[in-house]
Amino acid sequence: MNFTAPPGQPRGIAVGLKLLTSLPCDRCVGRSLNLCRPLDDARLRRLLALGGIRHWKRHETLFRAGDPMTSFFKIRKGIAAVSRALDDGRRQIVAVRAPGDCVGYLDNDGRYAFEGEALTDVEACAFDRRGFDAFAADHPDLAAAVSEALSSALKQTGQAMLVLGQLKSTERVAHFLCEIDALYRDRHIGGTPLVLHMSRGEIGDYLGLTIETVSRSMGKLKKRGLIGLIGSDGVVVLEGAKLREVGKVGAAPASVAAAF
Amino acid sequence: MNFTAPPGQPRGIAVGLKLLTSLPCDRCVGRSLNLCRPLDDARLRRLLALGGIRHWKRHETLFRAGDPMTSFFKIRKGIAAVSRALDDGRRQIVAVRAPGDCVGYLDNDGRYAFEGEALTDVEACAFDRRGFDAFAADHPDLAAAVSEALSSALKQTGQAMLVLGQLKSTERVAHFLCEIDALYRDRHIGGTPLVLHMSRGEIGDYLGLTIETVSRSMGKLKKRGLIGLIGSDGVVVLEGAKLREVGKVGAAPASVAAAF
DNA sequence: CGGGAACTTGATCTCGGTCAATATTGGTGG
DNA sequence: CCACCAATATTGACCGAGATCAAGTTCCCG
Repeated sequence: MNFTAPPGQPRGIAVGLKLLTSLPCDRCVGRSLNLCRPLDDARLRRLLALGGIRHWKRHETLFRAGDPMTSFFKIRKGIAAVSRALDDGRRQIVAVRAPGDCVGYLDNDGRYAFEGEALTDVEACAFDRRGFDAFAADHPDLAAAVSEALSSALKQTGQAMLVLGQLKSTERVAHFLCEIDALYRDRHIGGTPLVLHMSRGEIGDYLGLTIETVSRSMGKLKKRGLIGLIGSDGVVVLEGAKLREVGKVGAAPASVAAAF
Repeated sequence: MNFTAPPGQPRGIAVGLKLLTSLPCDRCVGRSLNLCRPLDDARLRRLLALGGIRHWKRHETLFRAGDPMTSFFKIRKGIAAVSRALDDGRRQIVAVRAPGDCVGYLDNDGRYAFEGEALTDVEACAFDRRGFDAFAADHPDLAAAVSEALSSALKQTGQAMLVLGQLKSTERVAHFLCEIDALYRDRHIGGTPLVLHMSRGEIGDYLGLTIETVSRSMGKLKKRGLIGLIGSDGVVVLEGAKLREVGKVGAAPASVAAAF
C-alpha cells in the first residue's frame, strides 16, 4: 500500500491511481477486483489477452520508434529508457522508467513515438492498446489514472527541460543522481549504495553531455565530498542536502507511476 | 472543422478530441451539445461557473508556479508561454501555447506546477479544475480527449528534450522557426511573413541559449538564404525544406491541441 | 588470470557565453 | 507625420565550459 490519496484529491482519482499502479499484470486479475468498484472480469481478461508477461535482457529493445504499436508495457522488474534518436546517431534519453511505470504508450498515428530499451534485464506486462483504451472508456477510475500518469510524466519532462536547458554539467549530474536516488527509493529497489544501472554513455545521452563530461562531473562531486563512488555503477550519497542544492532539486513532489 | 479523426482511432476518442478542442468557452454551451452525446446542460453551466472569459496583456502572468490552483485556461486568442524558473533567475520556457490549447492544467498537490505568461495579449476561458475533473469523470469522451491532449503534450516535450539535449544552437533556432511556423499555420494565425511574437530573450529561454546566440543563429540562417528577417519579429521562410533539414524536423506529426 | 569494454584523465579546440559597444526599432509625444 | 528615446537587437572581442581526441587505467567476466 504505497500510494495513498494526496490530500484534497477527488476520491475517484485516488482509487483510479491505485488501479493503474497495480494494473493486473499476471493472472492475478482477482487482486485488482477489490481495489475499486467491481470490474467486469471478462473484459479484464480480454484486456490481458494479447499481452502477458515478457522478458528482455539488458540493451534489448522493447519497442522501436515508427514500428506499428500493438501494446504498451507495464514494467514489473528492471529499468528501461525511453529515447529518441537522430539519423546521425545523436540520441536523447527522454525518461528512465522503473517498476510500476508504463512505457510505449505514446504513438504517432498508431506507431510508437519513441524507442524503448532495457537498461537492465526487464520483465514487463504487455497490454493491448486498443483493448485498454476501450476498457478505460468504460471505467472512469482507470481513465482518471491514465490522465494522472500522463500529467505526472509531463511534469517530469518539464523539469527535465529545465535541466537540459539551464543547468551546467555538474549541476545536471547532481540532479540526475538525486532523481535516480528518489526514483529507486520510491519504488523500493536498490538501497545503499545506489546502483545506477546506467553506463556513463547512457547518463550522457540522458543529460545531453558526453561520456567524458559525465565522468569529470562525477569526479568533481566526489572530490567535493558529496558522493562516493563504488566501482563504476555504485554511488553513495554522502551529502544529500548539498547534492540536491547543487542539482537544483526543488521540494520533492509526491511521485506517481508515470507513462511514456 | 479542423480536426478529423486519425485513421484507425476508436470513434470515441475522435469525438472527444473535438469536444476538448471546442470546449465551450463562452455562453456558447449549446454549440458543444451537438458534438457528442447529449450533455447535461446544468453541469456544463456549473463547469463554466467559476471561470468565464478573462484577458491578459503581453507579459502579464496567467498563473504562477506554487500558487493554489483554482482553474486552468483554454486560450481563445493570443500566445502564452509555460515556463519554470530557478531562484537565481534562470528560466526555461517549456512550451509555447496557442489558441485551442489549454494551459495551467498541471498541479503539484493543488498548486500550479509551472508559470504561465502572456506572450501577446491573451484571451482565455477559465475552467474550474475540480468541476472539470468531476465533469470529465462522467463523460468518457471528454476524459479521452484530456488524455489525448496530455499525450500530445508529452510527445512535444519529448521532442523538445531532443532539441535541448542534442542540437547545436543554429539547429535549435531552425527547429524553433519550423515549430512556430507549423503551430501558427495549424491554428490559422498569422501568415507570411511569420510573426514570432517572441523577443530574442524569450526565444533564448525556450531554446536554452542566450540572446546573442539566438541573434547570431538567425543571422547565419539569413546569410545562408534560408530565411529573411523583417523587423525583429518577422520571419520569411524562404527555404522551408532546408530549414527543416537543419532543424532536424521529422515528418510533421498531425498536431493536436495540447495541455500544460 | 587475461583481454576487451568501460571509465578516467590529460591536452587541445570550439561553440556558445559574457562583456561591451553600436545600431535598430517601435512606441510616444510634440 | 516626424523626432526622439528607451528597449531591443546586432555585432565584435574575448573567455571558458564542455566537446573532441588520445592515452592510460580499472573493471568485469569468461
